Amino acid sequence: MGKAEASAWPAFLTAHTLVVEAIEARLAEAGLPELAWYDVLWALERAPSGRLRMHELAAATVISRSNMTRLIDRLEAAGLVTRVRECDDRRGAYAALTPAGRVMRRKMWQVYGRAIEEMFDRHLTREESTAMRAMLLRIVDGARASN
Amino acid sequence: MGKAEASAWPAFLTAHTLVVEAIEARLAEAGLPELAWYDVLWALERAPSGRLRMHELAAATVISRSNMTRLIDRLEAAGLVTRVRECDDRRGAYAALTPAGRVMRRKMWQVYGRAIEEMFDRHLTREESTAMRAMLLRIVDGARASN
DNA sequence: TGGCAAATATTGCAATTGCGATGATTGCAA
DNA sequence: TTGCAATCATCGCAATTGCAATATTTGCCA
Repeated sequence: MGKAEASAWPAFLTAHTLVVEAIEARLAEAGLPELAWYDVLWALERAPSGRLRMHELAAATVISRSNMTRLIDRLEAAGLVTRVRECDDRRGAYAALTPAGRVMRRKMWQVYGRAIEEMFDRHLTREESTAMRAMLLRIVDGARASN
Repeated sequence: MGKAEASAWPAFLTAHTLVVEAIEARLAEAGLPELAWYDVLWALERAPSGRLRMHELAAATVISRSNMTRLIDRLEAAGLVTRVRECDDRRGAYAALTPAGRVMRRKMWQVYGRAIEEMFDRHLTREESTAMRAMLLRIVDGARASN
């Protein structure tokens, strides 16, 4: 037997910090922007129209709305995204991917994808990967359900 | 069959954000400090002497040194920790737990521990928990090895 | 021994974040 | 229709972070 209690939580926290830091370091040393930019670019690229309302983007990326406003400010200043106010609901605004945004996303993925493989997936068998994904999705669903 | 590629990474990131945000929210609504404070208090409580050098604390908690300096500033201002400069190596300083710090750690655990159970462990069987922990520890070791 | 590189903790500064308003617009319901 | 609550995006401000110095002390080795 031994310890019945061995939560994965502490390891989860540590793994997150270490791997995210390592990924950010790789992006930085390649002269590329931070992870949050990738999330936005990727969310927009997945959107059929290549554009998303600010609050949709916030929901899709798990970033708060006020931070999304300012994140898009920076992405826009970098020419990776455009704000579009032509919109049925005149309160709202779209963020739309530019061609430069698509190029950047691809460049980031070259580094990011490799890093995920080398620092995360590399340590898991295919079955473990599948199992972990299933567990984490349950946790995500639970968290979303309890708001 | 099906998709050979189904990395757990995206779910990992999302689960981390959602669960950590939820835990922080619970701590805040209980009038308790943020998670980082718990990490420091807990690291100190585990230390046999109840005190640790700044850089040990930084390593134990995965917080950068400069941020640790200022985090301890705040903990000290709150009376949960004391800085001790009596030390063989006169460059260094200890952070030492105060009685109030022990009390606070215990109070935080009442909320934090429950939250971990309800938002994380609750969704895993004992076997899954063990398996996930093993996987994550491999990832942690890998990240530490590659510095 | 003397000098020099490494380590320790801290600080300054700019950038980012979190949280609570704010202004504008919409939808609903009386 | 009119009023009112809810929604959308943004902004202000204080707090936190990240990164690159800095000052001090130590250990090494020539």
